[in-house]
Amino acid sequence: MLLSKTCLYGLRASVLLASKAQSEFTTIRELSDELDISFHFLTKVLQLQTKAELLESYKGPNGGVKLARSADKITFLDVVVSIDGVKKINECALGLPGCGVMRPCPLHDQWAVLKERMLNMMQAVTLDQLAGRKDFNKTLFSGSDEATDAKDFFDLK
Amino acid sequence: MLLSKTCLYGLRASVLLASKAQSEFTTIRELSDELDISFHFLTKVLQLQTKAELLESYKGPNGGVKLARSADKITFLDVVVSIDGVKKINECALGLPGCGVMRPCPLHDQWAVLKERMLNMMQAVTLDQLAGRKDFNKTLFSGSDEATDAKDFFDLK
DNA sequence: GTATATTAAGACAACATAGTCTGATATATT
DNA sequence: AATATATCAGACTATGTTGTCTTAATATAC
Repeated sequence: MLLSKTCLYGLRASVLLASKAQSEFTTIRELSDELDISFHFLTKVLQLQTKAELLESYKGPNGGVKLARSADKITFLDVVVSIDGVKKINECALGLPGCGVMRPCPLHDQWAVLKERMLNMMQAVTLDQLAGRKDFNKTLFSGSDEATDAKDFFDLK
Repeated sequence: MLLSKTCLYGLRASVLLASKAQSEFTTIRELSDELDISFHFLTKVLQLQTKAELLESYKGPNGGVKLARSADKITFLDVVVSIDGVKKINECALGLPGCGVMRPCPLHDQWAVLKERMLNMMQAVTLDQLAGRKDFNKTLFSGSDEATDAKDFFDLK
């Protein structure tokens, strides 16, 4: 898996927050209920984002969390990095410690191109774009378990 | 990380095997010594590849493992699938169970394009190509720990 | 100020992945 | 046949990730 589960939780919560008014705090309990994620675990995830200054938090009644800046200024990549860190994305495809520009592994060049594309995508996509997609909520909260079909990907030609 | 550690071990062992004569068996001990991987663990990894018929094994003196077919007929993807399975590669970027063609998540389309590129790359690269790269051994066996530089990837423009 | 609502912090448990070890099985050599 | 050399199989341990729970800290409302 490219992203950790923890990271996905953070992403989903962020997108959900982006669909709400930025002026008000939303309780983590509300988020965890809507997303069906353990409250306590989500709390820890969101703390990471708060430390990274993507979220703002407030204790006490009417408290909760909200986006620290407007949703069009927070990218997919921002969230990923705040939770999984930079290293995970930036690893050698073969996991070789010595791999780098000076001493590239056999996949280095092709991998670098892919990584850049991936990062470009992650950097180009903002939370408000994700939240704006009408079909998102349907998917997000669907109980269905329609499996992705391996054939879609392996029948490449 | 995109690939499991287990998978990387299998890849590295496979590439190493591809650089040896296909007519002879190589002991797992020899491979584990050269790659600096635990012998017993590598044994289990290679068993997966043997079951997937990528490798052939032989017990007893002069036994060991070897590629089941010529190195230009085994792809990177073959090895990955034999160890990590199909599912890992084929997951939704947001980890949503309902995501699929019928009910795509907001990243589905962009993600699908990337995945296809990644799979194309993995399918296009064969073990003999990887083994043929002169600089591979240098990297593979280097004790150096030259870190990949995050700036290379995050200074996108 | 006391009660209530909320996040923060950290200990702990459950599960998955990675790694170790021991014995069984197959083959070759003598 | 006996012995040495291999992989195969499965139990066991260690580590890391994910998930749960309890307590502390902080803010509001009355």
